[in-house]
Amino acid sequence: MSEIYTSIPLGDGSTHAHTSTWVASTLRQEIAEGRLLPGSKLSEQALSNALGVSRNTLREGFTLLDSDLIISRIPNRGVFVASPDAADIREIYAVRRTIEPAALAWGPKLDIDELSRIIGHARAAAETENIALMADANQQFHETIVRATGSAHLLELMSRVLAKMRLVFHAMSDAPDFHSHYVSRNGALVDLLNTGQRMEAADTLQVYLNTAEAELLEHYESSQPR
Amino acid sequence: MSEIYTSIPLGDGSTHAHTSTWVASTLRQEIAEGRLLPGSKLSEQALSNALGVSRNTLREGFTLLDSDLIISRIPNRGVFVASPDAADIREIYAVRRTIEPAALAWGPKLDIDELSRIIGHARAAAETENIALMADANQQFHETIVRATGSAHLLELMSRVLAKMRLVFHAMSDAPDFHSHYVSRNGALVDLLNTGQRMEAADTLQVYLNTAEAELLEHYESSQPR
DNA sequence: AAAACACATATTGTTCAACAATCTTTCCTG
DNA sequence: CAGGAAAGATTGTTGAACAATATGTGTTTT
Repeated sequence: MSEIYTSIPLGDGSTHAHTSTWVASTLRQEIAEGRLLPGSKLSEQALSNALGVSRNTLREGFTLLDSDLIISRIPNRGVFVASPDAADIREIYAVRRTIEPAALAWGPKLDIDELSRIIGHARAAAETENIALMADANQQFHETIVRATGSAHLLELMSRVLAKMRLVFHAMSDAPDFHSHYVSRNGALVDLLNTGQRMEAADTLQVYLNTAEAELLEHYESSQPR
Repeated sequence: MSEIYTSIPLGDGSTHAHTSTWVASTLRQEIAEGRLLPGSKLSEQALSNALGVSRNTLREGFTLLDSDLIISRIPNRGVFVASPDAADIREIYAVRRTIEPAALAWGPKLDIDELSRIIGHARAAAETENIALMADANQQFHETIVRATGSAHLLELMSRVLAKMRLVFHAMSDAPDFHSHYVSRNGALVDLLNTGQRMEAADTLQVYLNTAEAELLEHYESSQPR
């Protein structure tokens, strides 16, 4: 069990600009790429040893990550990699259902060409059945949508939410291939946008998000019987 | 200059559940109520003394506040109460223009009665020309709108944004009375909602937000000549 | 054998003191 | 008066220590 930590590459001897920031981004990456699975406990002593930083600095890193939604901190119990439940899935989609259609409908900086480009990559990934690439493209697609709002804070919230989405998929490793559905749906959105039907695109995206939420919830409930 | 800190009430001797959390919320309150003005430097030594906590714990509190947008942390320079500039105002309104109209148009938990109630309080405050109460009512009004999305994260982002809005007003203490305008505008919104015209309310709110942003920016530019 | 309790152990929460790294101020020199 | 070096102050980070809380173990009790 403690072997988990040995896989974490230590930082080189050089001094990092902000150690706590470096700690946070390192852990973020470990979690995003599935090397630290949902539910894992992040022991302070073990981690501070593995990363070569003091417990105090590690705790600052934890505090930074806490707002990232990907860890859950339980007082006097410790820090764990978040393992999203049904409520989290609903929360994620409540956020997305608000921000993304609004960005499509009213965002002042909508970049349809960039969206088309991403669709192209997604289609290529779909042909070779490369799920990881499709997931990346999907994430980029939705980040680009949010970028239309012109708000850095909304973009940040969106990447946090999408990071948590990845945890959902890591926790449901037996999930069917949702991503290939997304490719064609995203393509239909771009078609609507290309003909200037932004409001219709917003409505359609809402339908898509509702569908995706229902699909995920169904799979979660069935794979997580109580 | 150091007298600023003496005004901060110390915590009682009792142990706080999470000291860093307590530190953060204490500072948040001090800033929100204008006892710590934009631009003030928050010295680690002075503050840790005044609050009766160690520098380490204070730093954890800083890290918590950092995601609240109301402080700015400059590496090796220190922590300052944020003093919003034109870009911040634009960012605030980019967020609000996205979230709030979406909440009005599509939010599944829109509570029109609660909005009417808040309008009542705002009108009462307007009659007695109590600006603080009007500001409070305005904040509640817009938080209630966002609550319609059903998302705790969006609500949290909104309160952060509104907290930063308060800093804008603190920084422009010579600002004219914007709030009384808001009261009647919010009233018009509720009228639209009461007749079931949610989309029209969303559009109207967007116009209002654009107007308010322009007013604030104009006042900022003129009062902050370079 | 199962449940309940007490004790020992491990982990987290917080403080303190120290030092390195960086910024700020002062003062000296040209 | 400008430029720059030295002194001073502040932040960034560490390690050790201790209190508070949670976990685990073993014994007793029924």
